[in-house]
Amino acid sequence: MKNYLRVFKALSDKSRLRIMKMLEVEPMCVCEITDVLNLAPSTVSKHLSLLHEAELIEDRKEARWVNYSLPGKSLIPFVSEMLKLLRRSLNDDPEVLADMEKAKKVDRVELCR
Amino acid sequence: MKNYLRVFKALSDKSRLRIMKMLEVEPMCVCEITDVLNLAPSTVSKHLSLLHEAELIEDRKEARWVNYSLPGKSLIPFVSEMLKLLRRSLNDDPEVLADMEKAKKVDRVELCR
DNA sequence: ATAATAGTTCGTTAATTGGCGAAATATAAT
DNA sequence: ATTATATTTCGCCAATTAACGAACTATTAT
Repeated sequence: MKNYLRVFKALSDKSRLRIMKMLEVEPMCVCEITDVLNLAPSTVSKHLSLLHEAELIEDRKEARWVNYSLPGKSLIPFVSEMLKLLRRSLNDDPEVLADMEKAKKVDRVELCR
Repeated sequence: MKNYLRVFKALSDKSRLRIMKMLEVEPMCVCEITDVLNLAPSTVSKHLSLLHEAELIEDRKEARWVNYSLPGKSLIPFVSEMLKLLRRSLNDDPEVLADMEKAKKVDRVELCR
């Protein structure tokens, strides 16, 4: 039960839903997500850790950044189903579309200097 | 986006998840659900209204009770998918199983006297 | 008509949560 | 080695939320 609640809670916040949809475009670091959402880095970091605890995203240190991404294959069936459902959802939401566009263009090297 | 958040928020509470699984057994009135969850009627009523706003349940006045039930067929694809996923989930959770057992046995006429 | 009953609404309180900035950490560049 | 940078952790504040009981509504039974 606890695990299910973790997943639902993780997904019941606007910023976190936006992150999930952004990551469909490509893996992103905290500063890129911060730029798209226009929130403080500490806030974004917290959101990411909640999504991570629910096993909805993976993180991977690369060079000087931490890349967050959707799990290749999720181990937990429920999470895996939820990820599939999410992928099919919100695809015509204007805000999500704008985020996805911005996510495509954002450049971490330029951004983080 | 707002509708999606409503659904996720509705499902990110333990009592409400328990209600959703209980209703798989059979339609139930507020006093029956109150009995199973051991909460105040006003609290249960609030939970039901949140689930209803998310279109995750239906209500129907019958005799002196209001029967709450899972929607026969949901109009909104996302909600419909979520209901299907829920039905496949939590089926070996001890608390959920106990609730379902209790839901089967509860008798509103005896209960509400 | 009156009383009883099922359910809802409202106001209050305690707990949880989202946001921030400051400080800490860890890694990479010089 | 030292500095710079990306991210996380912590403490605080404001907003949201779950819970309750009391008061209200609507319906049913007497």
